[in-house]
Amino acid sequence: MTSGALSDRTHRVLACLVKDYIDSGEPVASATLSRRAGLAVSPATIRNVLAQLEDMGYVSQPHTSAGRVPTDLGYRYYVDLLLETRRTTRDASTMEARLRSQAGDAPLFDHLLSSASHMLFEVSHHVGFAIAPSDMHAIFQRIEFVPLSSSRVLVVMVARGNHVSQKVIELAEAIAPSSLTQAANYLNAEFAGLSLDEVRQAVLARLAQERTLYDELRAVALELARSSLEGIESPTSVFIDGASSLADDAEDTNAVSLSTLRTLLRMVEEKQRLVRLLDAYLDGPGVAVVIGAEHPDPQLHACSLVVATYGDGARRGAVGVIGPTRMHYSRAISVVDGAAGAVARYLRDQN
Amino acid sequence: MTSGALSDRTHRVLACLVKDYIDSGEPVASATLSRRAGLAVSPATIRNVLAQLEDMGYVSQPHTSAGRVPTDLGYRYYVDLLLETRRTTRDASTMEARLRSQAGDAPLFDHLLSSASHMLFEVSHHVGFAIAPSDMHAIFQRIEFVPLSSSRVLVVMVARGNHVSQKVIELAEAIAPSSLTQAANYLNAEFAGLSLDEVRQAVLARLAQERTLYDELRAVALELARSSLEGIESPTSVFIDGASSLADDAEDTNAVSLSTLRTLLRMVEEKQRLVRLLDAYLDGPGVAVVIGAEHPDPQLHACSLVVATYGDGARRGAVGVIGPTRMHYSRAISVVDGAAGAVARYLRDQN
DNA sequence: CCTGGCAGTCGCTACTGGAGACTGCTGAAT
DNA sequence: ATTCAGCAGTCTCCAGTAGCGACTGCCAGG
Repeated sequence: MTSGALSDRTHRVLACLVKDYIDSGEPVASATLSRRAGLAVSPATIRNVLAQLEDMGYVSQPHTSAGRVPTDLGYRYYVDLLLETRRTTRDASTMEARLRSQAGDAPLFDHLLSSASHMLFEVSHHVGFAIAPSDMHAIFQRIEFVPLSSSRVLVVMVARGNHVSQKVIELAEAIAPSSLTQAANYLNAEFAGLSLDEVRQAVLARLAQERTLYDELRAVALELARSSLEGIESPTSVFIDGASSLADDAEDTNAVSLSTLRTLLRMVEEKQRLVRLLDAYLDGPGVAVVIGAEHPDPQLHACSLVVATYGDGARRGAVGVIGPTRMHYSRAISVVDGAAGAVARYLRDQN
Repeated sequence: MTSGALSDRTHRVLACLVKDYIDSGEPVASATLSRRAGLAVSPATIRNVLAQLEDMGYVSQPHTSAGRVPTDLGYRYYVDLLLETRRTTRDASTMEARLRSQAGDAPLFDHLLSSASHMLFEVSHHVGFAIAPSDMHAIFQRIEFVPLSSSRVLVVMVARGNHVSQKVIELAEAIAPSSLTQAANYLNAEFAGLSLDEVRQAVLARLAQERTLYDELRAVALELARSSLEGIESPTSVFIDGASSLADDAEDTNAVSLSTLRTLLRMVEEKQRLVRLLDAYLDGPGVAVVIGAEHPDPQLHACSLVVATYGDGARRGAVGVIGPTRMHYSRAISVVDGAAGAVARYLRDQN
């Protein structure tokens, strides 16, 4: 009846059990723990401890004559422990080197994130993902209009951090290429340094304010800017890699059932679902772990999520890993932490 | 002992068997065929026919007391039949309307292909893909240089058909923004209308020819163009959607084993593998179907591929569908055909 | 409080038998 | 020469059984 914290022995038994189960995938027996936990006690004593842990909800038995398996609560205890000790030993440097060697020195931001998701997959052997910050808060750097035909213009917008987005807009009336260039020049001079959201607001304000603009050029420019920034908030770029690892998980030890596999594959397709899922967790800095039944969505009860944010203030994105609850958490946490650090540093360096 | 063509009765038995098996997923019994094939003969007679078909390699038995299942050769017979009759009844129009409603009126080319792969998935319930033509043969329309910093430039290249590609290049020495604009103007005037490959060759030729260029501006422009076009041939854009359908296939009737599922998922990740796979089949026009063991790669022996090319001459891409050999071929063929037609028409309209 | 011993429980595997699903074959009918 | 009804044969699938092995829970003694 320990209240709150676990006794030292209980603690060590639980930690060893979780670690062992993550490695082996099989229920851990009292005899095994008595050998490996580093406690000089007999299996029978361990059994008493295990009975307590089971009462407290940290472990459970698949069936009467089997060893113990961690519950989600057990994983939670273990992960909190990891997160505690991890604070001192983060090494973003290896991740950073790895990422740099894969993505090159000055990649487009999208390319960086794509490489990050790939790296997360390769190192963790689980599904890796990287989510860009919402475009709304990107810092406007430059806009460029490329005429495609007399009535169509390709808009290329560059935000800080090599973040490029493009869009085709349809014109109400033809605009000469030279006017497009002038419009771009005007917008670049006027709005550089603001966030896209601020730019949009400013554009709308000016359009409303001076309804009949005396200056033809400015009217064209502002109208172009308005179209270009339309619908900028909706789709957040998401990069996911490593869906094939799910097949491995399903094959090996049925760590993942076919139905959760399907759920996850569907999420890989509808990437915006992942964004919505993450919105709930994107508050604090550092690594967050969501384990099994802690997910609101019951279809994800067999999965764990390790995620970290990067960036600051309103302009923040996330990177992370998704896998079965029986996941190699320590590795996942360190790689996610490292990747978030590397992306954050990239953004700082670009400014 | 029919040599070559099958007798009418044999033919109908085989066609009915394949159709039935595709629908039900279970071995088809002689009694079932006697009821459904529209032939007024008893099961015993059907059994004789089936024995012949088995000798000829069109069908096989999973075990002695089971019904018959089509072999790859059986599917081939059925598909050739479909392709034969299909020539008259293609309707690209529905596909086209569907695609247009999803991708919008004037999408970027990449966006169009992405929508196409999604549509192929939705309609066929198998993995859909769309492959862009190699960039090398794209028709150069416009180039634009956007300064990112003093030593870095974002290159935006527009080819015909709303095909946009972008890249960051590193400069040996700083170039003033005004020079960049001038360089772009020069290149646009000089090379518009050539294929990217031709542009590259022309640029290289001029650089070699006039080693010490008297005209500073042209030297800068050509050097920029050279860097921009470097490595243009390697990665072909590939869009894939519908990996989650594989999970369904694996779940339902084990139409797909976990190992082929993994192979396919891996192909979804390393999209270039798909490009290499298709290179072999991208010769003729029209729809091609590759069934099971017809694949050179033994890991794909459980899968079928339905693919059609679009575009003409050197500038051609492909769209298609991948699924288990037990695939609803008639639907797959018509949707792939329709999608290819829709993309081709889009390209024509843009020119 | 710890521990060795022991009975009890349960999963896993192999085996068995019976029901069900089809086929292949044979001999009679057309 | 075909076609067909009937029948024996084959194989899968399922349920039931038994033995083995792996652990646990409990108890009684240190």
